[in-house]
Amino acid sequence: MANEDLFKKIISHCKEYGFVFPSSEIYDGLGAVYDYGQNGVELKNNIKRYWWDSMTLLNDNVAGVDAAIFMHPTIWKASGHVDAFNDPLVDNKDSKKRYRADVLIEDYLNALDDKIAKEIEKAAARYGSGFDENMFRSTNERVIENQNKRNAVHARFAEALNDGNLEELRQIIVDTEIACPVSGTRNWTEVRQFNLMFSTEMGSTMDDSWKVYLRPETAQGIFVNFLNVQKTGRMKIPFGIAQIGKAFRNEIVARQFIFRMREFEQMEMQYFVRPGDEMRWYDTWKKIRLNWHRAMGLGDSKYRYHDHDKLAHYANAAVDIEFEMPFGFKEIEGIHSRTDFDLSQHEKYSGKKIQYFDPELGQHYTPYVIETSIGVDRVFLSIIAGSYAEETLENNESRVLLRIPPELAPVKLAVLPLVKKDGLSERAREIADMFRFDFRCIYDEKDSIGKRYRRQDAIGTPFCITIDHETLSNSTVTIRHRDTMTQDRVAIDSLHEIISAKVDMKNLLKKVME
RNA sequence: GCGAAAAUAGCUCAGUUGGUAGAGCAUAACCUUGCCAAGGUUAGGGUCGCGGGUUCGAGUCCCGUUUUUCGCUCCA
Repeated sequence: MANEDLFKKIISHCKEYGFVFPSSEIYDGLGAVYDYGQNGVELKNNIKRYWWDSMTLLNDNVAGVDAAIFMHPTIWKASGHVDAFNDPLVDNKDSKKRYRADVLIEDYLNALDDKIAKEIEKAAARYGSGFDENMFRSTNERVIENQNKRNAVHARFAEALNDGNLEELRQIIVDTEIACPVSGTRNWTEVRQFNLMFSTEMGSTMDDSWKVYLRPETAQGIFVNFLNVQKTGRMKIPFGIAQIGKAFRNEIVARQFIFRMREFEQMEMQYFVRPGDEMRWYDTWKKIRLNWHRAMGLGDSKYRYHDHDKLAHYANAAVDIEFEMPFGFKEIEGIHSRTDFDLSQHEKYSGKKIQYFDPELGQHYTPYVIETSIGVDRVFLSIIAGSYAEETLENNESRVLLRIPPELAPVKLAVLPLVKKDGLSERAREIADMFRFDFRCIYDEKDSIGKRYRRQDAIGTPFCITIDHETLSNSTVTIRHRDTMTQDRVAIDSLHEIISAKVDMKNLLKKVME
Protein backbone atom coordinates (compact mmCIF):
# COMPACT_ATOMS: atom_id res chain seq x y z
CA MET A 1 0.00 0.00 0.00
CA ALA A 2 1.42 3.34 -1.00
CA ASN A 3 2.05 5.60 1.94
CA GLU A 4 -0.05 8.36 0.52
CA ASP A 5 -2.99 5.99 0.20
CA LEU A 6 -2.42 4.77 3.73
CA PHE A 7 -2.53 8.30 5.08
CA LYS A 8 -5.75 9.04 3.24
CA LYS A 9 -7.27 5.84 4.55
CA ILE A 10 -6.29 6.77 8.07
CA ILE A 11 -7.92 10.18 7.73
CA SER A 12 -11.11 8.59 6.37
CA HIS A 13 -11.06 5.96 9.08
CA CYS A 14 -10.71 8.62 11.77
CA LYS A 15 -13.79 10.36 10.48
CA GLU A 16 -15.89 7.30 9.76
CA TYR A 17 -15.40 5.80 13.19
CA GLY A 18 -15.74 8.92 15.29
CA PHE A 19 -12.11 9.67 16.10
CA VAL A 20 -11.45 13.01 14.37
CA PHE A 21 -13.74 15.42 12.50
CA PRO A 22 -12.80 18.60 10.63
CA SER A 23 -13.81 21.60 12.72
CA SER A 24 -16.97 23.48 11.74
CA GLU A 25 -17.49 21.04 8.92
CA ILE A 26 -21.03 22.14 8.04
CA TYR A 27 -19.61 25.63 7.45
CA ASP A 28 -16.92 24.32 5.07
CA GLY A 29 -14.44 23.74 7.84
CA LEU A 30 -11.84 25.92 9.46
CA GLY A 31 -8.28 25.55 8.24
CA ALA A 32 -6.08 23.23 10.24
CA VAL A 33 -8.52 22.91 13.14
CA TYR A 34 -10.02 19.55 14.08
CA ASP A 35 -12.47 18.16 16.62
CA TYR A 36 -12.13 14.84 18.41
CA GLY A 37 -15.18 12.59 18.24
CA GLN A 38 -16.66 10.06 20.62
CA ASN A 39 -13.85 7.53 20.24
CA GLY A 40 -11.10 10.06 19.66
CA VAL A 41 -11.71 11.84 22.94
CA GLU A 42 -11.45 8.56 24.86
CA LEU A 43 -8.16 7.66 23.21
CA LYS A 44 -6.84 11.16 23.75
CA ASN A 45 -7.82 11.15 27.42
CA ASN A 46 -6.10 7.80 27.86
CA ILE A 47 -2.92 9.12 26.26
CA LYS A 48 -2.95 12.06 28.63
CA ARG A 49 -3.58 9.81 31.61
CA TYR A 50 -0.67 7.59 30.58
CA TRP A 51 1.67 10.55 30.33
CA TRP A 52 0.44 12.23 33.50
CA ASP A 53 0.81 9.06 35.55
CA SER A 54 4.23 8.37 34.08
CA MET A 55 5.34 11.79 35.28
CA THR A 56 3.56 12.24 38.60
CA LEU A 57 3.30 8.64 39.86
CA LEU A 58 6.66 7.32 38.72
CA ASN A 59 8.56 10.35 40.01
CA ASP A 60 8.21 11.53 43.60
CA ASN A 61 9.75 14.81 42.62
CA VAL A 62 7.50 15.76 39.71
CA ALA A 63 4.45 17.88 40.53
CA GLY A 64 1.70 19.02 38.23
CA VAL A 65 0.18 22.40 37.47
CA ASP A 66 -2.55 23.67 35.20
CA ALA A 67 -1.77 27.24 34.24
CA ALA A 68 -4.15 29.58 32.43
CA ILE A 69 -3.96 30.04 28.69
CA PHE A 70 -3.95 33.82 29.10
CA MET A 71 -0.75 35.15 30.59
CA HIS A 72 0.72 38.56 31.22
CA PRO A 73 1.85 39.93 27.82
CA THR A 74 5.34 40.72 29.10
CA ILE A 75 5.93 36.99 29.54
CA TRP A 76 6.08 36.64 25.78
CA LYS A 77 8.61 39.44 25.56
CA ALA A 78 10.74 37.70 28.17
CA SER A 79 10.47 34.34 26.40
CA GLY A 80 11.53 35.83 23.09
CA HIS A 81 8.27 35.01 21.31
CA VAL A 82 7.23 38.61 20.64
CA ASP A 83 10.51 39.45 18.95
CA ALA A 84 10.88 36.21 17.10
CA PHE A 85 7.28 36.01 15.94
CA ASN A 86 6.41 39.57 14.94
CA ASP A 87 9.08 40.85 12.59
CA PRO A 88 9.49 40.70 8.85
CA LEU A 89 12.03 37.91 8.47
CA VAL A 90 14.10 36.78 5.54
CA ASP A 91 16.41 33.80 5.21
CA ASN A 92 19.58 33.44 3.24
CA LYS A 93 19.24 30.16 1.40
CA ASP A 94 22.98 29.46 1.41
CA SER A 95 23.91 30.18 5.00
CA LYS A 96 20.43 29.24 6.30
CA LYS A 97 20.69 32.29 8.51
CA ARG A 98 17.58 34.26 9.31
CA TYR A 99 17.56 38.02 9.48
CA ARG A 100 15.08 40.73 10.21
CA ALA A 101 14.52 42.32 6.82
CA ASP A 102 14.14 45.77 8.34
CA VAL A 103 17.41 45.41 10.23
CA LEU A 104 19.28 44.40 7.06
CA ILE A 105 18.06 47.52 5.32
CA GLU A 106 18.79 49.73 8.30
CA ASP A 107 22.31 48.35 8.40
CA TYR A 108 22.69 49.18 4.74
CA LEU A 109 21.50 52.75 5.33
CA ASN A 110 23.84 53.13 8.27
CA ALA A 111 26.71 51.87 6.14
CA LEU A 112 25.96 54.56 3.54
CA ASP A 113 25.83 57.19 6.27
CA ASP A 114 29.20 56.04 7.51
CA LYS A 115 30.62 56.25 4.03
CA ILE A 116 29.38 59.81 3.61
CA ALA A 117 30.62 60.78 7.05
CA LYS A 118 34.08 59.40 6.26
CA GLU A 119 34.17 61.27 3.01
CA ILE A 120 33.36 64.48 4.85
CA GLU A 121 35.92 63.75 7.55
CA LYS A 122 38.61 63.22 4.97
CA ALA A 123 37.72 66.41 3.15
CA ALA A 124 37.58 68.37 6.38
CA ALA A 125 41.08 67.19 7.21
CA ARG A 126 42.24 68.21 3.75
CA TYR A 127 40.71 71.66 3.67
CA GLY A 128 41.46 72.56 7.25
CA SER A 129 39.66 75.39 9.03
CA GLY A 130 37.98 76.86 5.94
CA PHE A 131 35.91 73.72 5.36
CA ASP A 132 32.21 74.26 4.69
CA GLU A 133 30.34 70.97 5.21
CA ASN A 134 27.12 72.08 3.54
CA MET A 135 28.99 73.34 0.53
CA PHE A 136 30.88 70.06 0.32
CA ARG A 137 27.70 67.97 0.60
CA SER A 138 26.07 69.85 -2.25
CA THR A 139 29.05 69.80 -4.59
CA ASN A 140 31.01 66.57 -4.12
CA GLU A 141 29.82 64.04 -6.68
CA ARG A 142 30.41 60.92 -4.67
CA VAL A 143 28.68 62.35 -1.62
CA ILE A 144 25.73 63.54 -3.69
CA GLU A 145 25.39 60.14 -5.28
CA ASN A 146 25.48 58.33 -1.96
CA GLN A 147 23.14 60.79 -0.36
CA ASN A 148 20.61 60.51 -3.16
CA LYS A 149 20.86 56.75 -2.99
CA ARG A 150 20.39 56.82 0.74
CA ASN A 151 17.40 59.14 0.60
CA ALA A 152 15.75 57.13 -2.16
CA VAL A 153 16.16 53.86 -0.32
CA HIS A 154 15.11 55.44 2.94
CA ALA A 155 11.92 56.77 1.37
CA ARG A 156 11.04 53.41 -0.13
CA PHE A 157 11.88 51.68 3.12
CA ALA A 158 9.73 53.99 5.21
CA GLU A 159 6.80 53.58 2.86
CA ALA A 160 7.16 49.79 2.72
CA LEU A 161 7.27 49.56 6.51
CA ASN A 162 4.28 51.84 6.78
CA ASP A 163 2.28 49.74 4.33
CA GLY A 164 3.57 46.46 5.68
CA ASN A 165 4.61 45.70 2.12
CA LEU A 166 6.83 42.64 2.43
CA GLU A 167 7.45 42.26 -1.29
CA GLU A 168 8.76 45.79 -1.45
CA LEU A 169 11.05 45.10 1.49
CA ARG A 170 12.49 42.17 -0.41
CA GLN A 171 12.78 44.22 -3.57
CA ILE A 172 14.78 46.83 -1.66
CA ILE A 173 17.12 44.11 -0.46
CA VAL A 174 17.49 42.86 -4.03
CA ASP A 175 17.91 46.32 -5.58
CA THR A 176 20.48 47.46 -3.05
CA GLU A 177 22.36 44.17 -3.49
CA ILE A 178 22.54 43.46 0.20
CA ALA A 179 24.52 40.29 0.81
CA CYS A 180 24.37 37.86 3.69
CA PRO A 181 27.17 38.71 6.16
CA VAL A 182 27.82 35.00 6.67
CA SER A 183 27.66 33.45 3.21
CA GLY A 184 28.25 36.62 1.23
CA THR A 185 25.53 35.62 -1.24
CA ARG A 186 22.32 37.36 -2.23
CA ASN A 187 20.21 34.22 -2.41
CA TRP A 188 17.25 35.40 -0.31
CA THR A 189 13.89 33.82 0.43
CA GLU A 190 10.70 35.83 0.40
CA VAL A 191 10.22 38.23 3.26
CA ARG A 192 7.63 36.87 5.64
CA GLN A 193 5.80 38.33 8.56
CA PHE A 194 6.07 35.85 11.38
CA ASN A 195 3.05 36.59 13.49
CA LEU A 196 2.62 33.20 14.99
CA MET A 197 0.83 34.26 18.16
CA PHE A 198 -2.93 34.66 18.29
CA SER A 199 -3.99 37.76 20.15
CA THR A 200 -7.17 39.07 21.63
CA GLU A 201 -8.31 41.96 23.81
CA MET A 202 -8.63 41.67 27.53
CA GLY A 203 -10.92 44.19 29.21
CA SER A 204 -14.47 45.04 28.37
CA THR A 205 -14.11 48.58 27.09
CA MET A 206 -11.90 49.88 24.33
CA ASP A 207 -10.11 52.26 26.71
CA ASP A 208 -9.24 49.66 29.31
CA SER A 209 -8.42 46.80 27.02
CA TRP A 210 -4.98 45.57 26.23
CA LYS A 211 -3.63 43.01 23.91
CA VAL A 212 -3.12 39.54 25.35
CA TYR A 213 -1.95 36.42 23.58
CA LEU A 214 -3.16 32.86 23.50
CA ARG A 215 -0.09 31.02 24.71
CA PRO A 216 2.04 29.59 21.90
CA GLU A 217 3.53 27.06 24.31
CA THR A 218 2.66 25.82 27.77
CA ALA A 219 6.19 25.94 29.15
CA GLN A 220 6.03 29.55 30.32
CA GLY A 221 3.17 28.71 32.68
CA ILE A 222 5.57 26.39 34.42
CA PHE A 223 8.47 28.84 34.56
CA VAL A 224 6.43 31.67 36.04
CA ASN A 225 5.12 29.29 38.71
CA PHE A 226 8.55 27.90 39.52
CA LEU A 227 8.82 29.64 42.89
CA ASN A 228 5.18 28.95 43.83
CA VAL A 229 5.54 25.22 43.35
CA GLN A 230 9.05 25.03 44.75
CA LYS A 231 8.12 26.84 47.94
CA THR A 232 4.64 25.48 48.64
CA GLY A 233 5.60 21.96 47.60
CA ARG A 234 8.91 22.19 49.51
CA MET A 235 10.59 20.88 46.39
CA LYS A 236 14.31 20.22 46.37
CA ILE A 237 16.38 20.34 43.23
CA PRO A 238 16.33 18.31 41.11
CA PHE A 239 12.57 18.38 40.64
CA GLY A 240 10.08 18.72 37.81
CA ILE A 241 6.80 20.44 37.04
CA ALA A 242 4.41 18.79 34.58
CA GLN A 243 1.54 20.31 32.67
CA ILE A 244 -0.96 19.31 29.99
CA GLY A 245 -2.77 22.01 28.09
CA LYS A 246 -3.78 23.71 24.90
CA ALA A 247 -1.45 26.01 22.98
CA PHE A 248 -2.03 28.04 19.84
CA ARG A 249 0.09 28.98 16.87
CA ASN A 250 -1.03 30.84 13.82
CA GLU A 251 0.96 28.62 11.49
CA ILE A 252 1.63 29.96 8.01
CA VAL A 253 1.47 26.48 6.60
CA ALA A 254 -0.55 24.10 8.74
CA ARG A 255 -1.03 20.73 7.12
CA GLN A 256 -0.95 16.99 7.35
CA PHE A 257 -4.18 16.40 9.23
CA ILE A 258 -3.77 16.69 13.00
CA PHE A 259 0.03 16.71 12.77
CA ARG A 260 0.26 20.49 12.59
CA MET A 261 -2.80 22.30 13.84
CA ARG A 262 -3.40 25.88 14.87
CA GLU A 263 -4.87 24.75 18.19
CA PHE A 264 -3.06 21.84 19.75
CA GLU A 265 -2.36 20.20 23.06
CA GLN A 266 1.02 19.81 24.68
CA MET A 267 2.29 17.71 27.54
CA GLU A 268 5.36 19.38 28.98
CA MET A 269 7.61 18.68 31.92
CA GLN A 270 10.32 21.09 32.97
CA TYR A 271 12.98 19.50 35.13
CA PHE A 272 15.02 21.91 37.25
CA VAL A 273 18.61 20.89 37.95
CA ARG A 274 21.90 22.26 39.28
CA PRO A 275 23.93 24.17 36.73
CA GLY A 276 26.50 21.74 35.41
CA ASP A 277 24.27 18.72 35.97
CA GLU A 278 22.14 19.41 32.94
CA MET A 279 23.76 17.05 30.46
CA ARG A 280 23.40 14.09 32.82
CA TRP A 281 19.67 14.78 33.22
CA TYR A 282 19.31 15.48 29.53
CA ASP A 283 20.61 11.99 28.78
CA THR A 284 18.42 10.46 31.49
CA TRP A 285 15.20 12.02 30.23
CA LYS A 286 16.12 11.24 26.65
CA LYS A 287 16.11 7.54 27.53
CA ILE A 288 13.01 7.66 29.73
CA ARG A 289 11.00 9.44 27.08
CA LEU A 290 11.93 6.98 24.33
CA ASN A 291 10.95 4.15 26.68
CA TRP A 292 7.58 5.78 27.22
CA HIS A 293 6.87 5.71 23.50
CA ARG A 294 8.21 2.22 22.92
CA ALA A 295 6.21 0.81 25.83
CA MET A 296 3.08 1.22 23.72
CA GLY A 297 4.34 -1.60 21.53
CA LEU A 298 3.84 -0.06 18.11
CA GLY A 299 7.33 -1.22 17.14
CA ASP A 300 10.70 0.01 18.40
CA SER A 301 12.01 0.58 14.89
CA LYS A 302 9.34 3.20 14.27
CA TYR A 303 11.04 5.56 16.71
CA ARG A 304 14.37 7.31 16.42
CA TYR A 305 16.31 10.22 17.84
CA HIS A 306 17.07 13.23 15.75
CA ASP A 307 19.71 15.59 17.15
CA HIS A 308 19.34 19.27 16.39
CA ASP A 309 22.25 20.75 14.48
CA LYS A 310 20.93 24.25 14.82
CA LEU A 311 19.97 25.13 18.38
CA ALA A 312 17.32 27.62 19.39
CA HIS A 313 18.38 30.69 21.29
CA TYR A 314 17.51 29.14 24.66
CA ALA A 315 19.09 25.72 24.28
CA ASN A 316 22.51 24.14 24.65
CA ALA A 317 21.35 20.68 23.55
CA ALA A 318 18.22 19.43 21.83
CA VAL A 319 16.92 16.17 20.43
CA ASP A 320 13.65 15.12 18.84
CA ILE A 321 12.00 11.75 19.16
CA GLU A 322 10.62 10.99 15.73
CA PHE A 323 7.96 8.51 14.72
CA GLU A 324 7.61 6.93 11.31
CA MET A 325 4.39 8.47 10.06
CA PRO A 326 2.93 7.48 6.66
CA PHE A 327 4.59 10.67 5.40
CA GLY A 328 8.00 9.94 6.86
CA PHE A 329 9.80 10.23 10.20
CA LYS A 330 8.34 13.22 12.03
CA GLU A 331 8.93 14.86 15.39
CA ILE A 332 6.47 13.91 18.11
CA GLU A 333 8.51 14.97 21.13
CA GLY A 334 11.37 17.33 21.85
CA ILE A 335 13.85 17.12 24.71
CA HIS A 336 15.73 20.35 25.25
CA SER A 337 18.39 21.55 27.60
CA ARG A 338 17.17 25.11 28.06
CA THR A 339 19.92 26.29 30.43
CA ASP A 340 18.84 29.07 32.79
CA PHE A 341 17.54 31.14 29.89
CA ASP A 342 13.86 31.18 30.85
CA LEU A 343 14.18 31.74 34.58
CA SER A 344 16.83 34.42 34.01
CA GLN A 345 14.66 36.20 31.48
CA HIS A 346 11.69 36.22 33.86
CA GLU A 347 13.92 37.48 36.64
CA LYS A 348 15.04 40.28 34.38
CA TYR A 349 11.62 41.27 33.03
CA SER A 350 9.63 40.83 36.25
CA GLY A 351 12.24 42.32 38.52
CA LYS A 352 11.65 39.46 40.98
CA LYS A 353 14.48 37.29 42.16
CA ILE A 354 13.99 33.77 40.85
CA GLN A 355 16.64 31.65 42.46
CA TYR A 356 16.99 28.52 44.46
CA PHE A 357 18.96 28.10 47.66
CA ASP A 358 20.70 24.78 47.56
CA PRO A 359 21.23 23.67 51.16
CA GLU A 360 23.82 21.07 50.18
CA LEU A 361 25.95 23.57 48.31
CA GLY A 362 25.04 26.40 50.64
CA GLN A 363 24.51 28.80 47.75
CA HIS A 364 21.92 30.49 45.58
CA TYR A 365 21.68 29.85 41.89
CA THR A 366 19.34 29.99 38.93
CA PRO A 367 18.45 26.38 38.13
CA TYR A 368 19.05 24.91 34.71
CA VAL A 369 16.15 23.29 32.91
CA ILE A 370 15.68 20.07 30.98
CA GLU A 371 12.41 20.18 29.09
CA THR A 372 10.41 17.31 27.66
CA SER A 373 7.71 18.60 25.35
CA ILE A 374 5.32 16.32 23.52
CA GLY A 375 2.30 16.90 21.31
CA VAL A 376 -0.80 14.99 22.40
CA ASP A 377 -2.22 15.17 18.90
CA ARG A 378 0.98 13.83 17.40
CA VAL A 379 1.04 10.88 19.78
CA PHE A 380 -2.59 10.30 18.89
CA LEU A 381 -1.70 10.25 15.22
CA SER A 382 1.28 7.98 15.83
CA ILE A 383 -0.96 5.48 17.62
CA ILE A 384 -3.60 5.51 14.90
CA ALA A 385 -1.00 5.25 12.13
CA GLY A 386 1.02 2.62 13.97
CA SER A 387 -1.95 0.46 14.85
CA TYR A 388 -3.96 0.66 11.63
CA ALA A 389 -3.92 -2.63 9.79
CA GLU A 390 -5.69 -4.29 6.91
CA GLU A 391 -5.68 -8.05 7.05
CA THR A 392 -6.71 -10.70 4.58
CA LEU A 393 -8.32 -13.61 6.37
CA GLU A 394 -8.24 -17.31 5.56
CA ASN A 395 -11.59 -17.09 3.79
CA ASN A 396 -10.14 -14.32 1.58
CA GLU A 397 -12.21 -11.67 3.24
CA SER A 398 -10.50 -8.70 4.76
CA ARG A 399 -10.76 -6.78 7.96
CA VAL A 400 -9.57 -3.38 9.08
CA LEU A 401 -8.46 -3.08 12.65
CA LEU A 402 -6.69 -0.76 15.04
CA ARG A 403 -4.21 -2.59 17.23
CA ILE A 404 -4.34 0.15 19.83
CA PRO A 405 -2.61 -0.84 23.06
CA PRO A 406 -5.48 -2.23 25.22
CA GLU A 407 -4.57 0.18 28.01
CA LEU A 408 -5.31 3.13 25.71
CA ALA A 409 -8.19 1.74 23.65
CA PRO A 410 -11.29 3.96 23.68
CA VAL A 411 -13.57 0.97 24.31
CA LYS A 412 -12.27 -1.96 26.33
CA LEU A 413 -15.06 -4.43 25.87
CA ALA A 414 -18.05 -5.24 23.68
CA VAL A 415 -20.81 -7.47 24.99
CA LEU A 416 -22.63 -9.30 22.21
CA PRO A 417 -25.55 -11.71 22.43
CA LEU A 418 -25.16 -14.36 19.74
CA VAL A 419 -28.84 -13.93 18.86
CA LYS A 420 -31.53 -11.60 20.07
CA LYS A 421 -34.01 -14.28 21.05
CA ASP A 422 -34.26 -16.89 23.80
CA GLY A 423 -33.37 -14.39 26.52
CA LEU A 424 -29.78 -13.92 25.35
CA SER A 425 -30.21 -10.15 24.96
CA GLU A 426 -31.39 -9.80 28.53
CA ARG A 427 -28.56 -11.90 29.91
CA ALA A 428 -26.05 -9.94 27.84
CA ARG A 429 -27.29 -6.64 29.20
CA GLU A 430 -26.93 -7.93 32.73
CA ILE A 431 -23.33 -8.87 32.02
CA ALA A 432 -22.59 -5.51 30.41
CA ASP A 433 -23.96 -3.79 33.52
CA MET A 434 -21.42 -5.69 35.64
CA PHE A 435 -18.65 -3.57 34.16
CA ARG A 436 -20.31 -0.17 34.32
CA PHE A 437 -17.89 1.19 36.92
CA ASP A 438 -14.80 -0.49 35.51
CA PHE A 439 -14.46 -0.30 31.74
CA ARG A 440 -15.97 1.46 28.81
CA CYS A 441 -18.21 -1.23 27.48
CA ILE A 442 -20.41 -1.37 24.37
CA TYR A 443 -23.53 -3.50 24.05
CA ASP A 444 -24.47 -4.44 20.47
CA GLU A 445 -27.09 -6.85 19.20
CA LYS A 446 -27.54 -5.49 15.68
CA ASP A 447 -26.49 -7.55 12.62
CA SER A 448 -24.63 -10.81 12.41
CA ILE A 449 -22.04 -11.67 15.02
CA GLY A 450 -19.22 -11.47 12.48
CA LYS A 451 -20.20 -8.00 11.46
CA ARG A 452 -20.24 -6.90 15.08
CA TYR A 453 -16.75 -8.27 15.61
CA ARG A 454 -15.50 -6.24 12.65
CA ARG A 455 -17.09 -3.07 13.98
CA GLN A 456 -15.18 -3.47 17.21
CA ASP A 457 -11.96 -4.25 15.32
CA ALA A 458 -12.31 -0.96 13.48
CA ILE A 459 -12.27 1.08 16.68
CA GLY A 460 -9.66 -1.09 18.38
CA THR A 461 -11.76 -2.76 21.08
CA PRO A 462 -9.44 -5.42 22.54
CA PHE A 463 -12.15 -7.79 23.83
CA CYS A 464 -15.53 -9.03 22.69
CA ILE A 465 -17.53 -11.40 24.86
CA THR A 466 -20.32 -13.37 23.30
CA ILE A 467 -23.35 -14.67 25.15
CA ASP A 468 -24.72 -17.88 23.66
CA HIS A 469 -27.14 -20.60 24.72
CA GLU A 470 -24.49 -22.31 26.80
CA THR A 471 -24.20 -19.14 28.87
CA LEU A 472 -27.70 -19.62 30.15
CA SER A 473 -26.97 -23.11 31.42
CA ASN A 474 -23.44 -22.85 32.83
CA SER A 475 -22.59 -19.15 33.21
CA THR A 476 -19.70 -19.14 30.79
CA VAL A 477 -19.09 -16.88 27.78
CA THR A 478 -16.60 -16.77 24.96
CA ILE A 479 -14.02 -14.02 25.01
CA ARG A 480 -12.57 -13.04 21.67
CA HIS A 481 -9.19 -11.37 21.29
CA ARG A 482 -8.93 -8.56 18.78
CA ASP A 483 -5.47 -9.19 17.38
CA THR A 484 -5.61 -12.96 17.00
CA MET A 485 -9.38 -13.42 16.58
CA THR A 486 -9.06 -16.45 18.86
CA GLN A 487 -11.69 -17.27 21.44
CA ASP A 488 -11.66 -18.84 24.89
CA ARG A 489 -14.61 -20.05 26.89
CA VAL A 490 -14.41 -18.66 30.38
CA ALA A 491 -16.59 -18.28 33.45
CA ILE A 492 -18.43 -15.00 33.75
CA ASP A 493 -16.92 -14.58 37.21
CA SER A 494 -13.41 -14.58 35.81
CA LEU A 495 -14.05 -11.87 33.16
CA HIS A 496 -13.24 -8.91 35.36
CA GLU A 497 -9.85 -10.27 36.27
CA ILE A 498 -8.93 -11.29 32.72
CA ILE A 499 -9.81 -7.91 31.23
CA SER A 500 -8.39 -5.81 34.08
CA ALA A 501 -5.06 -7.48 33.68
CA LYS A 502 -4.82 -6.35 30.06
CA VAL A 503 -6.22 -2.83 30.21
CA ASP A 504 -4.53 -1.66 33.40
CA MET A 505 -2.35 1.40 32.82
CA LYS A 506 0.19 -0.14 35.18
CA ASN A 507 1.29 -2.44 32.37
CA LEU A 508 2.60 0.50 30.37
CA LEU A 509 4.00 2.36 33.38
CA LYS A 510 6.06 -0.64 34.42
CA LYS A 511 7.60 -0.82 30.96
CA VAL A 512 8.58 2.85 31.14
CA MET A 513 10.62 2.09 34.25
CA GLU A 514 12.50 -0.86 32.73
C1' G B 1 3.71 31.71 0.57
C1' C B 2 4.45 29.26 -4.71
C1' G B 3 3.03 25.15 -7.90
C1' A B 4 -0.15 20.70 -8.88
C1' A B 5 -4.52 17.75 -7.97
C1' A B 6 -9.20 17.08 -5.78
C1' A B 7 -14.26 18.31 -3.59
C1' U B 8 -21.31 14.61 -5.72
C1' A B 9 -25.23 10.59 0.58
C1' G B 10 -21.84 8.86 6.91
C1' C B 11 -17.64 6.10 3.65
C1' U B 12 -15.75 4.72 -1.43
C1' C B 13 -17.09 6.35 -6.01
C1' A B 14 -20.09 6.67 -11.01
C1' G B 15 -22.61 10.50 -13.66
C1' U B 16 -22.06 10.17 -21.63
C1' U B 17 -21.77 16.37 -26.76
C1' G B 18 -24.82 20.66 -20.89
C1' G B 19 -31.35 18.44 -20.34
C1' U B 20 -34.76 18.17 -12.91
C1' A B 21 -29.02 13.23 -9.25
C1' G B 22 -27.14 7.16 -9.03
C1' A B 23 -24.57 2.54 -7.04
C1' G B 24 -22.16 -0.37 -3.33
C1' C B 25 -21.18 -0.28 1.64
C1' A B 26 -22.90 2.19 6.08
C1' U B 27 -27.43 3.91 9.18
C1' A B 28 -32.74 2.85 11.11
C1' A B 29 -37.18 -0.63 11.46
C1' C B 30 -39.25 -5.50 10.90
C1' C B 31 -38.63 -10.76 9.42
C1' U B 32 -34.89 -14.72 8.92
C1' U B 33 -30.09 -17.04 10.03
C1' G B 34 -26.64 -17.68 13.99
C1' C B 35 -19.17 -17.45 15.84
C1' C B 36 -15.96 -13.73 12.13
C1' A B 37 -18.78 -7.93 7.51
C1' A B 38 -22.32 -10.91 1.81
C1' G B 39 -30.54 -13.33 3.37
C1' G B 40 -35.44 -10.65 2.60
C1' U B 41 -38.75 -6.30 2.84
C1' U B 42 -38.89 -1.20 3.78
C1' A B 43 -37.25 3.68 5.26
C1' G B 44 -34.27 8.01 6.10
C1' G B 45 -30.18 10.69 4.00
C1' G B 46 -27.56 15.14 -1.31
C1' U B 47 -30.28 22.69 -3.36
C1' C B 48 -23.49 18.02 -6.42
C1' G B 49 -18.01 22.72 -1.08
C1' C B 50 -19.53 28.09 -1.58
C1' G B 51 -20.43 32.64 -4.78
C1' G B 52 -20.80 34.69 -9.49
C1' G B 53 -20.93 34.22 -15.02
C1' U B 54 -22.27 31.94 -19.97
C1' U B 55 -26.91 29.37 -21.48
C1' C B 56 -33.81 28.42 -22.66
C1' G B 57 -31.33 25.00 -19.22
C1' A B 58 -25.00 23.88 -15.41
C1' G B 59 -22.96 18.32 -11.10
C1' U B 60 -20.93 19.04 -16.27
C1' C B 61 -18.23 25.04 -19.43
C1' C B 62 -15.70 29.88 -17.47
C1' C B 63 -14.03 33.13 -13.24
C1' G B 64 -13.45 33.79 -8.11
C1' U B 65 -13.36 31.68 -3.29
C1' U B 66 -13.07 27.93 0.75
C1' U B 67 -11.33 23.25 2.36
C1' U B 68 -8.16 19.00 1.78
C1' U B 69 -3.94 16.16 -0.16
C1' C B 70 0.93 16.21 -2.62
C1' G B 71 5.79 18.77 -4.00
C1' C B 72 8.84 23.03 -2.78
C1' U B 73 9.26 26.52 1.33
C1' C B 74 8.61 27.04 6.50
C1' C B 75 8.23 24.97 11.36
C1' A B 76 12.46 30.87 17.20
